[in-house]
Amino acid sequence: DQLRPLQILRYTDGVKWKFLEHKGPVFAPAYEPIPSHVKFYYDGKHMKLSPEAEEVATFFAKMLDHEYTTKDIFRKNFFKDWRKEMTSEERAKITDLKKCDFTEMSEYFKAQSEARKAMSKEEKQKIKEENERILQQYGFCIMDNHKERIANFRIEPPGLFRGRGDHPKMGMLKRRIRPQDIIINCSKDSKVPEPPPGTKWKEVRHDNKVTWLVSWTENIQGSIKYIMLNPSSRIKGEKDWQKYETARRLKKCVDRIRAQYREDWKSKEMRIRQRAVALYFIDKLALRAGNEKEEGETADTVGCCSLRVEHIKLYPENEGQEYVVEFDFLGKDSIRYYNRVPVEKRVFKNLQLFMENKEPDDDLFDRLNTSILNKHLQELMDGLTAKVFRTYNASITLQQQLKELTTAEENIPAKILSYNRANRAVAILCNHQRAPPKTFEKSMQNLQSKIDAKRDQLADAKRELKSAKADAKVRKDEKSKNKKKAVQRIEEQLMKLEVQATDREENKQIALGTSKLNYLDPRISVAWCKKWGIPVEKIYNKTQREKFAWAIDMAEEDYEF
DNA sequence: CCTGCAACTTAGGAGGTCACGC
DNA sequence: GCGTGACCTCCTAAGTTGCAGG
Repeated sequence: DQLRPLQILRYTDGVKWKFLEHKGPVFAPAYEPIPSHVKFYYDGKHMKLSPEAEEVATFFAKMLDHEYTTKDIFRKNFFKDWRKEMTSEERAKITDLKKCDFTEMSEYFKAQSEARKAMSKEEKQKIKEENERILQQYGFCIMDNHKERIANFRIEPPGLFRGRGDHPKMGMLKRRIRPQDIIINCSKDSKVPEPPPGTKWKEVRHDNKVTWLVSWTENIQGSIKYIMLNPSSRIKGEKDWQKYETARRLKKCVDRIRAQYREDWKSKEMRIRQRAVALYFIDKLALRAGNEKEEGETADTVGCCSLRVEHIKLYPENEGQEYVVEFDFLGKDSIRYYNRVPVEKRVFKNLQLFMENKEPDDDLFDRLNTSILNKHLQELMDGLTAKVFRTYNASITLQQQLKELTTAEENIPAKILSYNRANRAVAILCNHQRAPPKTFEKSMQNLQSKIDAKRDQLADAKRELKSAKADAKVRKDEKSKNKKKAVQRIEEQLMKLEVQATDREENKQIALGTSKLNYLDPRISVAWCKKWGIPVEKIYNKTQREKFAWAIDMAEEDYEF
């Protein structure tokens, strides 16, 4: 039974569906020109812009409060693209971004957003109903006898591109997507979606070897964007299940693979040593594969195979430990990875060797790339790739941590703290970080004062209990019984608050969601809930329960990853 | 082998929503 | 009822992987 996901892929020859029908995408609303009293000034003088130039100007105006509109690259890219949208007269006149005054536009949009917030209940309700109507009309499709939810049926609206980190293309104009940019994918025997009146699709195709419904090419990187199904859909769920089954197969042979790469550290071939050390990092530190990236097209980030000499430092001895490697680099989304880890002597010596006679910006693994590595992994196990190690190590860590941290005596809040701590161990392993919430310090203080107040309350209650007991002398009366109950109740409340404070403090810069959604076999969590009588709702919200419906159905309390 | 493309998964942030305590 | 903050949803960028074609 557990082999089913594999069989689906193997025996159906890449066919993803037999029938697919949908209504096509929802386009971004057309540009609404701003009222004429909202003015744009160039060099102090009012200037009426053409609608095309005005629209792009509003994109900038909406971002005026963001720090990145002060960045040179952002301004340069924006200005270049904006000028392309201007009439030749505008282009002749507007030659310096510094002389552009967008403040009235910016104020106008702020006022609009305030007005939206201040809308009456009825108006808000109306908008909600309209959204619901659109969702019902466009948010679902029929795939093989099932009505399935579509993930992103709205086309991305135009605006200014803001990549993550130090992105060379920040500020560029992301253009509006029109029906003639859209490729529709559906089955031949379905009702083909209608393009908006007076327009045509770029293409309608019937490719049942892919899962997407709609695609278009985006103008910043020239990559293709897709509309696909929601994670709750059959097609995504089966794929997810299969991912965890592959990770479980790795569990069965990971010892052999580890023994192999340790052996390969001694190889006389440089490429094999490099491959073996890289694999060790991927396994031990859950690093990503690290594809090469085109310079100047994206932010300068790396993964394992693309590490450069400048990203690691070697310490023969550090704080009482031998053979310490310090990693410091920007990974996916320009999130910093910083870690100091003791490694085996052989790894350390190999790293010294790889770094010999190299410049800081040279590749650490110059004989290796992700394609070589994945080909090797494929030979070690069917379906094995670099990212399977992340899934495997994340899931096995959760399982181990849950076993270690959960104790039978704990109450439910304490058990959930244990769960969160196990989840946190995984998030730390995978380096899933978040910016500390803007209100973190304040909300922490508020919680602390609640705790203080609760402590005072407890002290009072204890005092009252004592005097009640003294009053009652010999026989235990009703009053002291009640006081005792009050003390217990307050103690419980205090404990709950303290647990909450600990949990929040430990979670300051850690994001749990990513691992929960993408790396942790949900059956581990479901089994844990069953074993300890925790309602699964305490662990997964509604969306998550929909995504993991397959696991909730499947896993019993004795499930082992 | 290398390059580029296509398809799909993984990612953090913004902003909306809703529950909870006062 | 009201304000606050935690949680959730949406958004879309940024990865990984496999494959085709030279």
